[in-house]
Amino acid sequence: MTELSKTYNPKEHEQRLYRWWEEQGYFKPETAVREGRAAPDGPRFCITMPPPNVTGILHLGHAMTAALEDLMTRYYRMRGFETLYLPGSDHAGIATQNVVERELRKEGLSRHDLGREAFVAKVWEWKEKMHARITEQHRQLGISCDWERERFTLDEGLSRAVRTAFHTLYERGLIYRGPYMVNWCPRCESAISDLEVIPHEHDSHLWVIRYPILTEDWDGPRHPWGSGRWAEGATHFIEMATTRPETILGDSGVAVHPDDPRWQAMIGQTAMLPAIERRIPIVGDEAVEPEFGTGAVKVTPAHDPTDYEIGQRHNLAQIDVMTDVGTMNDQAGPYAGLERYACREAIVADFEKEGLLVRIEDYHHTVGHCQRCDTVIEPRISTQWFVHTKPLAEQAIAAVKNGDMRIIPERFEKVFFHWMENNHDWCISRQLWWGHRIPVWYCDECGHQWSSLQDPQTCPKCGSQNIRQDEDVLDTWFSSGLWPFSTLGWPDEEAPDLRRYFPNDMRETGYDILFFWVARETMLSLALMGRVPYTTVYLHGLVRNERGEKISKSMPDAWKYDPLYIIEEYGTDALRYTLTTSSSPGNDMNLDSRRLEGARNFANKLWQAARFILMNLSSEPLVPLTELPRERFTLADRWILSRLNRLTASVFKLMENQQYGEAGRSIRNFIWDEFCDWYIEASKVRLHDADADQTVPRSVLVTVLEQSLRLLHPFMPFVTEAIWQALPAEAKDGPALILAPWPLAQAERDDPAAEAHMALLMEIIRGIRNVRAEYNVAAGKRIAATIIAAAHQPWLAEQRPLLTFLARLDEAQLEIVAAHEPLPQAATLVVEQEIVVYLPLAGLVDLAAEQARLRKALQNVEQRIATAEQRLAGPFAQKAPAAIVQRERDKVTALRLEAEQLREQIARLA
RNA sequence: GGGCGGUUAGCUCAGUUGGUUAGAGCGCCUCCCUUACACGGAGGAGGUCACAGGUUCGAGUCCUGUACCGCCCA
Repeated sequence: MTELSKTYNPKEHEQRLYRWWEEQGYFKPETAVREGRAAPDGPRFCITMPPPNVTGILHLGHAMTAALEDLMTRYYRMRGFETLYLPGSDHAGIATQNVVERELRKEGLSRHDLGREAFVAKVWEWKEKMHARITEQHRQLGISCDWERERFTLDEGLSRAVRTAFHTLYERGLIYRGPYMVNWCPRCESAISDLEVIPHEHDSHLWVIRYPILTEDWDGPRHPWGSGRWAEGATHFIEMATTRPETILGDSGVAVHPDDPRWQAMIGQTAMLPAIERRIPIVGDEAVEPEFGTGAVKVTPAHDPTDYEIGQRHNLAQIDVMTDVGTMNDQAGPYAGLERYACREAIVADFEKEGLLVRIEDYHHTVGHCQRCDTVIEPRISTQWFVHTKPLAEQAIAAVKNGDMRIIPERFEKVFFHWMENNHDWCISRQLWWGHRIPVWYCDECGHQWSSLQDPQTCPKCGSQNIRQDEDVLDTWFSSGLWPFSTLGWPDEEAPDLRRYFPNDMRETGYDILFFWVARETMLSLALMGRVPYTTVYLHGLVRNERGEKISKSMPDAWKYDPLYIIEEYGTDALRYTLTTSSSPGNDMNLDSRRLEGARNFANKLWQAARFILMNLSSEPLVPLTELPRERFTLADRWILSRLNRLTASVFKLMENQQYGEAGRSIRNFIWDEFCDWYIEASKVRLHDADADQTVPRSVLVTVLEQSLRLLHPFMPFVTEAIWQALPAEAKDGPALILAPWPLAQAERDDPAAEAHMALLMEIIRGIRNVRAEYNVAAGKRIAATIIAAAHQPWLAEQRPLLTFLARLDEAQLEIVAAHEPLPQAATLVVEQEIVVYLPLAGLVDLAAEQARLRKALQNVEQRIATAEQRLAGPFAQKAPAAIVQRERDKVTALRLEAEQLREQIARLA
């Protein structure tokens, strides 16, 4: 037993305890087994941390994930499960590469200046720096993960997993390579996935242009482009609108709706593409919307997804007119070399000059931007690697439908299904330098292409040494999608961790990455492991500021929402308690500093309660409750133990149903509103009386405190462990709270009689306090009271000391009787049923005010009787369940007694 | 265009099989530094649960529609 400081100072304990836990090996599943806290072949719980990107430091979303995951981890560890919380981080290919490129740009350098090898070395440096900070932050957050099992997506083991996964899917025909429409970022010089394209609204223009039609009179331009006479002689034109004039250069057709009377006749004719002088057909295609623009559209199969489809149907040429960096290539004729927007301006000007620009309209539309660098995405045909997702998506849907994998909250299942059903093939190749190189080789001798687990020296087909590996790397999500099993040792099917902990039990993450990640993990796990990656997906919402705004680094007060700042200011427990109890799954949370303050205050309140209890222990060892005879327990003792038992039962149920918020709040309410406000206060009657029984209240206090600490530990790990360590050894089981057994309720410990009596007693005390306040009785002043308790007299009389203490009554002038004549000149209180309290406040009682007060009370009671009677008179009595009806009848009976008493008292005063 | 969520006390939020007089924190009012705690204690005020219908003995909770705010997908 040690003495606790005057207030709880998180800084004195957090890092000290964290180091100690870690040094003792408490975060490792093996330790619990070795210590006999978990059965060697008993239940297991495994959660793999969604690996944060090494792009930067953690934000509140990560803190939320950490708080919830650690809450679950600690809960299951205490439940006696062999528990593994596996940490790690993600190389985050494009994101990290971008961040490092941005750093380089500050020095006026590009990655090309460094070259691939040197650049990648730079990114590793960055990774090391960020990784260290992220790890430090996770330690500050207090998560009990097994650091010895930490993984990084570019680790040797995980790289082997990536290569194996690729190879397996390649061999099974689920991965293919080919030229298809992709989203191209000219800044990143890479393809990106559909999910990495962020639509932004733009005010732009619709350029209405026209192309001349070849006729018998006009078979092509007779003057050069730019002369102003290019279209001279042409008599027929087709008019159309475009939002991207620079793509004109890649046009290989013009399309109209086949049923559109305006254009129908032109189908089959040939247009002359300006500038390029390419002869392009006019085709009829259902995909054209007659309402858009003029009803005719130019078709650029190599630069637009819809045009790509049209082109396929009509066999139109695919002409890519741009380079990887978004400048115009050789196909762009006179515009070759221009940047794409410079080209747009130039070509519009030339169209005007040639009389081919009809008009320019204002136009508001949505344009895709790169998620990482915000550059406008160029849809483009490019040869890339793809995963054929349809068969995997079908399995994923089935797994959720048949209950193998549950999503919380349930409504996200629908979102999941919708995405899976409409999912396109996944482009997994990236033209980046930071990532897993695609394990495919090409033979320059015989043209053979193959995937291999080991780096080959020669072509397996022709034996040539003239082979080269694919230059591209894989999408990050391809490696993090293997996380639930790659981290456990896969592809080694016999890896002990894989056998023990796969599938994982839980994936906790924000709903915003359901598609990015959960969807891909599910597909890859079903494909490679033949099983779901985890059995439950728990999705939390976004953390916003108190005004509901999304927190971004650019906000002036962004520092206020840095987890480390919050920890510094309020303590880790306050942050974690707030994050885990102020919102429900799937819903966004507006983090309010007032809540953090409240949570910090709660930690201190608990500390103070513990301080009081420890101060009041004697040097004698505590006597276990089971060794104390029942008759030595007072009403208050029995009540708090019963309440604790009910709390324990309810928290267990809530935790098992992932209702963590409700569980955390109910523990707090118990500790503060019942244990501190009532039981601890009540215990003072005996603790302050040297002649009283102090053994029992001491044992009860410590028991209730100790069990409350265990219940609260997953929510507030530090303050609970700090207090627990200060408790006398005989009050606890084991070396540390983190390993202590989770408390379980026992129905026979419920004491409904004690709860009912205590409720009445509390009602009487509150009533007396209320009257005292109304009459402005000085707080310390002891007053007389006569309590007419009718049938309650016997047990209530035993509570004299408690009543005297808590209601500040004068012991010498307190009467607790079964019946009594009404007292004149007394403030009167009708408590419940038939209990009446007289407070003869000499010289203070205002009879008129008393009467008014009682009348108001009577009115309230009568109203309630009327409501209940009306209910009982109607179909309610027949149709509602018997228990509910009975409860209503009992209520009326009690209320009638109360009303009767009130009427008597009013009559007396009249 | 399709889908989803939110709307509960001044503010931030709970309220999971529909069933006592709808809760918490903070704020507000009154009193109190009573040797665990002023990061506190005691008492109190404050809500037609967005709106309109419906189902039901009974609706904050289920159904339909409307409004506003927000998100996702196309």
